[in-house]
Amino acid sequence: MISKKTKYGLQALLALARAYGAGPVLIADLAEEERIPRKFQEAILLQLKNVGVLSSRKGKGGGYTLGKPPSEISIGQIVRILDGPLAPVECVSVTAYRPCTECRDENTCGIRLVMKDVRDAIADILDHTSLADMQQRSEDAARQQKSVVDFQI
Amino acid sequence: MISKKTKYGLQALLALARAYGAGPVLIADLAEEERIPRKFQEAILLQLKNVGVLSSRKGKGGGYTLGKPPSEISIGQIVRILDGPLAPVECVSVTAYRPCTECRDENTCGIRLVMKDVRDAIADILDHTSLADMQQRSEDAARQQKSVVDFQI
DNA sequence: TTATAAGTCTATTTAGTTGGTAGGATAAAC
DNA sequence: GTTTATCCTACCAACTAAATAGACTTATAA
Repeated sequence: MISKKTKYGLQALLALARAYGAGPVLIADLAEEERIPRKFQEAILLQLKNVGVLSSRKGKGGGYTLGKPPSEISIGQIVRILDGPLAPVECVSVTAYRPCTECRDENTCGIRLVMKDVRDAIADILDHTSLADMQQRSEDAARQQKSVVDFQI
Repeated sequence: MISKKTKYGLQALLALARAYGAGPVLIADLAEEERIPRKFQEAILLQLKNVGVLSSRKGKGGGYTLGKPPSEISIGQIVRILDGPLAPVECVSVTAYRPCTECRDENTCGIRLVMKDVRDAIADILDHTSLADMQQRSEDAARQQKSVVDFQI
């Protein structure tokens, strides 16, 4: 399970992606629009800013904007920042590998072999999906839903 | 990340799979062989017994055995018992669905659509891998490793 | 039938994480 | 220099994970 922090973060990023190119967005507006506790939101955005995913401006007319285009921000990257490694066990993590303390031989550990497949499957999806892709899928789903409703009318 | 509990549980099950058909195994032996804290191990085995994955006999000559053949115990089942749902968010869980509190329309939520893919990918692997499969992969890896070493000699 | 070898159960401890809040410091714009 | 915003540090409550302690129950063999 991903944490609320990550979920809130993705929600905020999605909102910022929609506003991309239209100037900075205030924390307060973002929090209200996405129904996220304000101060918690603040901490999340700050963390994303400190690693360069977001940029911000203080003072009047300030706020947050994406640090790069939505198509260049991958979901995998965001989840790793806010939630830690994707791998289900550390001994198969690419970004945070640590040897297994219990098992005798990592190369032949059955648990490890299976969990490596899981890690690869997760990473394959999340690292090849960008904020822009996510937006696109959401819009596609909305269009399809609408067409069904139209048909019913 | 899966919990230590789940990891320990899988280790113990793998050991019990190797001993399948050869009578019960003692908690104490299992704990020592797999380097798992004894009392913690005990609690894990008990939980697996209470859902029918394991069976046990008390008294002299007692111990734990698998409740069914290794080929009929899936890793997905075990992870769900010890670690909870596989899904990264509750709103895409098959076994523990709960609606999303923040998002306005689940059907068009981009986060949900992507996380559903992730859930399906994880479940696809873990529900189609049995203890026996895991054992097999481990043995295959061992054989391959050995042949490389032989070649070098 | 009794000693004892085993699993069963309840409770507790400790440490760490998650989710969230408070309030002042700092910077930019007007 | 005042207003408007982010930035930063610290804090707290609730929960979960990991592990341990110890008394209790039951089954078996001698």
